[in-house]
Amino acid sequence: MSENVAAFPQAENENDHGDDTDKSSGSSDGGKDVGGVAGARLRSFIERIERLEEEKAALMEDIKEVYAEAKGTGFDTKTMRKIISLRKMETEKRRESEELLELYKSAIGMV
Amino acid sequence: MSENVAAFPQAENENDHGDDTDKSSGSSDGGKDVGGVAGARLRSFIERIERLEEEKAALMEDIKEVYAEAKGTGFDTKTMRKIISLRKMETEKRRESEELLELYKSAIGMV
Amino acid sequence: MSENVAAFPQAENENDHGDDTDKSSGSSDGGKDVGGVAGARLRSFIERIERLEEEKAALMEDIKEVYAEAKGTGFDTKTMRKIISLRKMETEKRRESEELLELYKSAIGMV
Amino acid sequence: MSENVAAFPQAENENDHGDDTDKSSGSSDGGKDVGGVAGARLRSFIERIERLEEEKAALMEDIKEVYAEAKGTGFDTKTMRKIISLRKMETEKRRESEELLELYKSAIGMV
DNA sequence: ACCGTGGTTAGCTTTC
DNA sequence: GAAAGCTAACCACGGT
Repeated sequence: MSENVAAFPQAENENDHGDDTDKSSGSSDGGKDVGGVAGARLRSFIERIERLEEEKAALMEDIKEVYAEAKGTGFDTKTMRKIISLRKMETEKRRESEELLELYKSAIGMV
Repeated sequence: MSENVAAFPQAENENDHGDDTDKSSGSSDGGKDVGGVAGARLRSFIERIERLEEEKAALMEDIKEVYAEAKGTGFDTKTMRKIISLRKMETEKRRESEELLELYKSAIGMV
Repeated sequence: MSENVAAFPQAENENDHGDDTDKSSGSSDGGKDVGGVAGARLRSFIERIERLEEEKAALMEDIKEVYAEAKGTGFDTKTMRKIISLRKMETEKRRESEELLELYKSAIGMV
Repeated sequence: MSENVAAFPQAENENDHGDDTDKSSGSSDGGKDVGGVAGARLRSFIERIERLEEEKAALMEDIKEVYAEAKGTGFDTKTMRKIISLRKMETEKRRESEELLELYKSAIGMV
């Protein structure tokens, strides 16, 4: 019990009046709320997440398709990626990194 | 036929070590179609991608929020992630097994 | 065409009296010597590969440890990675890529 | 310099304009220790990593050779790869399941 | 002989 | 500060 992992909600209350555990409508399992309301909620959360991840995967697929189309038109996708990444990058931070890199390079004589 | 998109679309080639003395710094449209139709197309592709990536980022945000909500309800997100990962693994493994089966079938002529 | 994948070298081995070179009782996938000696050979190849991949994984672990040690000494690992990657890169190729990138950038007006 | 990136271990130095091109051997800590002890250590780390990566590359080469040999014997490498991947997946999944079980156990106080 | 595809690896982010 | 998951780049292979 070194780390409290708290898999299920009912554990978080410090007011642990222990008799609230088995309220689940005559559940035959006697105790764990297996299949009970917490289980239902958990399932719901998980399904929501899985649904969102599917959408994300679809979007990634779309992106890949755009790249493919661009490539089919004759563009170089590697360069495109580089451009997009550059546009995302803050200039300041980039410059700093480059300075640091120079420093290191001179440190090892790789001028 | 000679409707070759020119300028950009042949970029993929990385050898061609020609030391391109033709500096495009002059930004004359003479040869490169800089800012011309290929440039416009490229820009369009890039903007489409950036738009999709924004949507993706939004989705990722949503996912984070669901986790946060679940956590607020008392669930342990680490466990949730593991469950989701296992479920995904099951799906993947099943899919791969089916592919393997197909492979075997074709191997023995059961096509 | 040519759906013939030929998973096994000599499939026509009708003499399939399980000559039990196969000792693996616990094997999950058909560890059976279906097809005669070919199964044994296949298993041998696969085990050799798995062994090599273990070694590779160990090596990757070692590399991670060196990075960790360097970090513990105060170096910035991200920069180190960059240096290593630069050293691997042929200068010529890198310069060319940069030129191409410049070209693209000017193409979309991102000067 | 929003984030202190900790360019060099000996950090204590606040004078940061390393204008002094001090390459002299008896560098008296006045500047960056360029080429000094930190540089030497960095170089050592980098060389160790590069050595390990060479070994790794050799191992990858070996793996390729085994695949080639198997192919020469008549096996279908694609199938082999899939089998190996499935076997790895099994191992991973089993490990993860066990972790999940531990998680659950601690969650219900079965520590 | 080239292109497209998929699988692999490394780097980055985020979490604990 | 360490660990893991996610993402993107790389590379090798098979197909056309």
